[in-house]
Amino acid sequence: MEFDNNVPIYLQVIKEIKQDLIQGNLLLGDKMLSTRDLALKYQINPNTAGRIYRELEQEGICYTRRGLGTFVTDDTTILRKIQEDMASESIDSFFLTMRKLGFSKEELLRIINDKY
Amino acid sequence: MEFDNNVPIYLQVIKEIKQDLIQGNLLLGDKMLSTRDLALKYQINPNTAGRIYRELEQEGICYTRRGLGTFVTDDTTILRKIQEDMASESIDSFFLTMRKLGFSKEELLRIINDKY
Amino acid sequence: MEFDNNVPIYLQVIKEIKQDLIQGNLLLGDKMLSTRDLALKYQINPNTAGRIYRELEQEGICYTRRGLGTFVTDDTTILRKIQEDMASESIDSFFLTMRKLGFSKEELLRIINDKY
Amino acid sequence: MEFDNNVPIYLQVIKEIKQDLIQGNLLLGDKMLSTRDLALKYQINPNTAGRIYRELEQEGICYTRRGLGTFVTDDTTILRKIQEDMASESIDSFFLTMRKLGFSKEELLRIINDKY
DNA sequence: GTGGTCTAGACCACT
DNA sequence: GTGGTCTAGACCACC
Repeated sequence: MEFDNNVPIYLQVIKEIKQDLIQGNLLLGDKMLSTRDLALKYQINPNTAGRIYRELEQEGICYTRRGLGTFVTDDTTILRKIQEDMASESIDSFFLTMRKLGFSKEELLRIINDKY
Repeated sequence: MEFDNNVPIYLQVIKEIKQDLIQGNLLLGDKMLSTRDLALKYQINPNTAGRIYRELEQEGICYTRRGLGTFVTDDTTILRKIQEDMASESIDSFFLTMRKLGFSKEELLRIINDKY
Repeated sequence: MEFDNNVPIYLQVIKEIKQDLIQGNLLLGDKMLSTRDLALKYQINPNTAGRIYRELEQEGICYTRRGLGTFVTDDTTILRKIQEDMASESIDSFFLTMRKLGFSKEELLRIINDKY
Repeated sequence: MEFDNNVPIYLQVIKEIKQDLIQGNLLLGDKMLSTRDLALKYQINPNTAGRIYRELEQEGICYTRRGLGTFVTDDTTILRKIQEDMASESIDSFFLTMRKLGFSKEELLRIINDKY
């Protein structure tokens, strides 16, 4: 994975993991990668991997069992919440930018029809 | 203006200035704010303001006349270039995110119709 | 090192580093001095050292790994490019000056034979 | 005339004027341009033009007569001195750079034969 | 007044 | 320890 040098790596990986959840690559209750393996997968430092799980835990997305590892929460509402948060943030910032760039609704509809 | 703490200030102001260009708040050939005034406007340090102009100059968006100030370039192609760059970046990242979040083309079209 | 007061320090150090590359004091892929050590070596401020690496990075001469340091690029074409750029600039400005000072080709050849 | 943004303008104009002397565009005893006209000729600020004459005066290259203007000195030794100074500086810095870039005497002779 | 450079010192993300 | 950003404040060349 290529990182955007202008955004903290841990935020970029967190986004990636959330998307894995939405896409079903990661299921409720699943055991997650060890911080060590997460570090290997993304070629990042183990400390950074640790931070990622710490942040996800704080958002209620995962929890840690001593000696067992880190697991995705069982909370069935969390998926929907993540998706809504990410989608609305993505949509809002997209709309804001495109509006500032002077794109009309028709142009946007056309672009999506053409490119998506 | 409020800054997103996760993105360097100078990049956020650069984006803002580019949008001012697109929106016509800043015209080709215009004298831009002095670095000191730019610093005042965005409540940033004059050095940071200087860096902003340095980066914009390097992108060919403005040029500097010693002792006179910084001016928007006269290059008429630059506007289009900026707009295309910013739009395609915005569109690409939006599409990527929405696809990963599982949105279909129809859903996107509906969202834009409803909310934009 | 002694700096020419009429030329920005960062440009003089950049020139020095490029020459180190040409002379093989610095090899492709090498880890470069940390900004702090570069600052010590040239008795300059760490910020100035940072700027030097930023400019070199932009010229494609080095790249940065977060938390690891700055490294000379692996691009094998860069050496030749740097050498050609520096040489042609040096030659052009030399020829221009000497011509304006009234030196003929024969005089230049004799000077080089005698002094180089 | 195009200025190198990294060197003070007044130094660049001084060099130009010295070369005019060497080339005979400006003769011993000649009345020089008024600061105002010098400013016009080089598209610089009158204050900068004033500084240029001040520096040249300090080097003994010209002198000022109140109400009459600025004149090239009559000192016949000055021409030779200027030429030698500029030539030796140009040669020294050229040799230094080319040596650092790894050019041999033969390569230099060939380049001069080809290009000068 | 204008931007450019430089120093000093701080905080931060990442290794 | 690594570079990146930011602030604060200074000096300079040029207008």
